[in-house]
Amino acid sequence: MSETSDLHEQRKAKLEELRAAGINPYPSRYEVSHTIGALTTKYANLPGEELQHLREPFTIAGRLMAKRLMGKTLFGHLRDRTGSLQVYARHDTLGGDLFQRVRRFDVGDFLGCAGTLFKTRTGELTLAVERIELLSKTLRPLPEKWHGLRDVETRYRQRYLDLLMNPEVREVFVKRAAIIRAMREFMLARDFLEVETPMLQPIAGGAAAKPFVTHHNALNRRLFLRIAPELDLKRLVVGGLERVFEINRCFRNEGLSTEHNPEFTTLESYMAYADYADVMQLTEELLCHVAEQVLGALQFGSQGSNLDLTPPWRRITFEDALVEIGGFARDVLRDPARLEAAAAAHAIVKERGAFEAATAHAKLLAKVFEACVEPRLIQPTFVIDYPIALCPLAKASAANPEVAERFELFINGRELANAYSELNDPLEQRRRFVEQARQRSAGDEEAHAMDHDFVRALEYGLPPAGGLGIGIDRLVMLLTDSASIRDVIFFPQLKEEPRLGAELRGESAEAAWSNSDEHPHV
RNA sequence: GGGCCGCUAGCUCAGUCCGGUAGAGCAACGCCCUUUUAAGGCGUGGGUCGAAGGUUCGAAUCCUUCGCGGCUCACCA
Repeated sequence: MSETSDLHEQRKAKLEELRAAGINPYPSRYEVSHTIGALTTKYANLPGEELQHLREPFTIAGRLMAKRLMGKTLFGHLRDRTGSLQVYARHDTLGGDLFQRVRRFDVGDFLGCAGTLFKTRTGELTLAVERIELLSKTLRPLPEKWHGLRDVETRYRQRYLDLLMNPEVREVFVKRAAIIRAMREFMLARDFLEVETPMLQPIAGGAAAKPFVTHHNALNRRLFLRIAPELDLKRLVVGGLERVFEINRCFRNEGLSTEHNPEFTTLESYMAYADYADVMQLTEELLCHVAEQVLGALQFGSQGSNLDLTPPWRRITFEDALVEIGGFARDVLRDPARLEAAAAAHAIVKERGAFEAATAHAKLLAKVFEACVEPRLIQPTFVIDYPIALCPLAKASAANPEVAERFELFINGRELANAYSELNDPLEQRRRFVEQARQRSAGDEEAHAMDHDFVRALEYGLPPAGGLGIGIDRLVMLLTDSASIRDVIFFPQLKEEPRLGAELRGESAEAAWSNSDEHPHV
């Protein structure tokens, strides 16, 4: 063995040894007879004597996660996607050469093992290895077996190690998949059609947000990554797809935080002949279905709160919430000057920009709401009837044209869903777009962009419809008790890792930074 | 962008207040050990202390700037 202490070099030397012995360290396939989970569920409870009568051969494959060399025997644990099983190799069974090779396998290597089952003195189901093969040689050591991988930065940058070493991380993502599956099943059962609409849009509409910009070479056209699928989904409803939903990504070119990732996943749905009250019903039923499927309960803890999703959920108007929960007097809320003073007392400042008086007032109300009401909405609460100026795509209430038929759902102090009765009056929609365009040209980068085709589509007729958007990442955070959105997204967006290329090439950091193939985009 | 905290061996961490030869456990390497399981025993190697400057006889430690990350405030749905 080489004398070097560099673990990476040591393993490369082992790799060469194997090749020199005529062994392919990266073979193509391995025939597996059982998953480890199948073996343990079937045989872990059988007494040892009965295991000895089993004549069928057991063949398993997995990653070596622990290795205990004991004289002329070796114990290890092999892990596959379904579980982990102890394997036991003996010098007298395998023969000298093979045993020598086996004892030099590293934790992390993928192995295929065939043999018989037995139980050790401590009663652990174990595979007595008769044949063993290397399936993939690792060149880097895994993080430590006992403490695992703790460094948060490494966990996010090298999620594969996080998944490998921290079982609870795997659980979160398994649960994420279960949540999405439950949502999909629920929507399909309600006769919604699952659709996919473009990620690349010529006009980034459907929400108030800054988009990512890109360019299509062949079309020589500027395109945006979508900030919402809303307008395309409503076009589909115009086209007669009366119930549609999409589970997919949105992109917003804004700040990052524990609740914001530049790309995030939403469920968005549209239901013809329904209004926002129907959608509230739908939302309640959907989230209860998900909680029951995934957690098996409507009560659960998350981030220190005990939450109860048992319907019906509280419904409160935007203004009542500001009065009852925010503690503001109703006449203060309705008077722009007094509201501004009250907001200033909470260190809330009015947004800059040339807004119409009603819009400026509504925007300030929204900020006050966010600061003084939102964090206090712990149990599921539908906040309804938002100022119309905040909702350029929502239908005004028949009873009160000042407010939109809109709700947002809050659980544990976070916005989880947003929905409204869709505005389907094309002329009114055009007026709203014109006002947004005016704000846009006055400097509001997040005002909605005019979308002439969308108005044209409405002119062909959109049935009354209730739309819904649910932030799936935040829902997953809620149901997995995660503090940060980065814990529920496999590869959260981070700054470029310094010196990575240098490490892999053995170059200096300076050389890495100046090496142009590191940055093909510049 | 502001504030606070972190960055030391492959991993997990001491050492920083109060400057004086860079440590431990796991992992690795060698030897012993044929039912172990954080196996055990004996031995060995392993570090640009995130980077660059500065102060000092002397810096992981003090100062400055920068990088990356976390939390938080601001901004932002």
